[in-house]
Amino acid sequence: MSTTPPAEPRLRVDAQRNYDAVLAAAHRLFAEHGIDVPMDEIGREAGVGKGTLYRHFPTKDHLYAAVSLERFARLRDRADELASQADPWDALASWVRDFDLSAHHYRGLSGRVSEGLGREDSEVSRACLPMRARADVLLRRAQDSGEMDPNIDIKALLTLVSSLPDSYRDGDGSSNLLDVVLNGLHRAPSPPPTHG
Amino acid sequence: MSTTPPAEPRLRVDAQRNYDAVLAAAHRLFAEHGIDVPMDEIGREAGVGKGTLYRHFPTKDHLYAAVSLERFARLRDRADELASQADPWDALASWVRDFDLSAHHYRGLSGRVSEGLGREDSEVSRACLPMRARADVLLRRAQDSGEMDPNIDIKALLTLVSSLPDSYRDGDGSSNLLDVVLNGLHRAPSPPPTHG
DNA sequence: ACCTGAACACCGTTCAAGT
DNA sequence: ACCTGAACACCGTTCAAGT
Repeated sequence: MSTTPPAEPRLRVDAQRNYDAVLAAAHRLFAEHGIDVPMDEIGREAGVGKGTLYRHFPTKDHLYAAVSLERFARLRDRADELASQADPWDALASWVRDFDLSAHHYRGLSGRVSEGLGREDSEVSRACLPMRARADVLLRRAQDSGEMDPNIDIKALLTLVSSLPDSYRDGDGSSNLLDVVLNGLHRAPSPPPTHG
Repeated sequence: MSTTPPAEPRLRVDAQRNYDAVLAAAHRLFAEHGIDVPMDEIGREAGVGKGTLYRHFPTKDHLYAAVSLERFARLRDRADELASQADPWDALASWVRDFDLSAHHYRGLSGRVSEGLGREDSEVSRACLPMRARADVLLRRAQDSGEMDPNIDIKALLTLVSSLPDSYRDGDGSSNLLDVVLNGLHRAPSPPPTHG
């Protein structure tokens, strides 16, 4: 369950140290100032030059994807856990709440996630993939149970939730507007067939 | 029902002509390329220098608000019309659909509207105000009827709807995701009181 | 193989100089 | 009173030169 970078060819020790320093700096600055902090500052905070910064993260989107990887991995595992929960709708709803919290972890991030999901070739889309596949299982199970709107697919669901505004969150970070969305997806369970 | 600029002190003829040219150019370029076209290009298309451009629209947000004014005025009138419709929920839902269509009129615009609503002192907020007051009437009527979630106010409603992603729209421009939101706000009408 | 920092491109905004 | 365009600030990204 290590959450360090991709498996890729191993990096030289100094390169690995720089990679880690940049990622840590990004986490720190994103947490404090939101994701709009300039790349410049991230490089400075990490103590590396621009060349190094862009060697490891060729674009700011790469950095967004990188700081999301751990969270997405946790959500992937969480989906697997919830897959064995009795009530399919409750399982999905729980997961969606977790995803919403996670997507808004840094101010401004969820908008990028939403936008990234729109481009299948984006870094964020790639980073989402394993999580998305597991969440899809939860989604289909909820739809098969009849308790969930059948007209929405996993990509639309993730896009919708991550497009919710950063405002309208309680102290604990949960969104009031998310309740509207979840309620809108919920369906009254149909009674079991009784014709035989 | 004229929809030309604010009432403000009258402009010199050449100034008025430039104002109109900039606004028309903005409409044209926003329609074709979305709202991210550079101010530069808008000025060039309008045939005015940067000084003129920024004299009339001190900030790009001013331009966003200005190109939205007519649409907001129409939505204000539409709310007044719908206020006399029999079913309070249907009236509100109709208006919200119109608002959604309007907010997404130019690619990228609705995100700015959503963001602008978050700052009460923004140009967009100011431009919205009359429309927002009339829509509030529809909202409260729907809530009083019991057919609508009582936990959402007009600002939250507008923010939520305008935060919906630009994607997931049919040919006619209507959003599939909006249906989820509307459904989430809807409540089964409570039966009329029958105790006396 | 990896690093640094100067340089470039782009875009919103300002301002000195004109009429 | 209003206009123009050069100049500035900011930020993402590239690249020549170093080790």
